[in-house]
Amino acid sequence: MPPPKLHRPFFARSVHKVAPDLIGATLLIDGVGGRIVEVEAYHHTDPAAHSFGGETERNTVMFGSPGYAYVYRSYGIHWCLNFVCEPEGSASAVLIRAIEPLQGLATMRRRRGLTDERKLCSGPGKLGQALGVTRDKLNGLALDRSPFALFAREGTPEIVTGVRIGITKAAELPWRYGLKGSRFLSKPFQ
DNA sequence: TATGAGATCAACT
DNA sequence: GTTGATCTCATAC
Repeated sequence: MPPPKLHRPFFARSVHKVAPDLIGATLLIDGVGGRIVEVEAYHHTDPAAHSFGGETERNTVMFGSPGYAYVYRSYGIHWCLNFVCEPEGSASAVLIRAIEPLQGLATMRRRRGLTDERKLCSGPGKLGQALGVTRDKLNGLALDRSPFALFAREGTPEIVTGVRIGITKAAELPWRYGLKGSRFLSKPFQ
């Protein structure tokens, strides 16, 4: 029996509960993807969050309903994928940072121009490229409908936490979550 | 292994 | 005009 799909109410909880619960879940976009092994939580009271300074054109999806995709451009180059959490208007989200590639390997290798499985999706920008994430295509779309497919994890994985990566504000908050021992993380946990 | 620069753009000051 | 939830490649140790 296949694992149950994750529906939108799954995301209508605190971002700090949703983020660790996503570790081990399976994410596919148009049938391409794998197992989530690393995420980070961003809360609206958190100076590092895009929603911290209030609603803008870029972050408007974060201020909408939970269970939708928020996509932003990072450093002018990369597309990064977030899942909006908590009750509507709270403007919190989980950044998907790394997955273990499982389905659509050939597609991901072609998009990335690489064959090394460990480097296909081991970082938010890489993952975006491998899964074909763009703002035009995915920003504001529901996570329980095509082209997204999300499946609950089986069993309870061992989860490690640490400080978030690549930020300068609120850098000390331990809001990075990972699958213990995974070879597909963007960086090892201490 | 470690550090540094370049790519490239939208939000914000 | 500056900054940033990044990545890759080059050069140095």
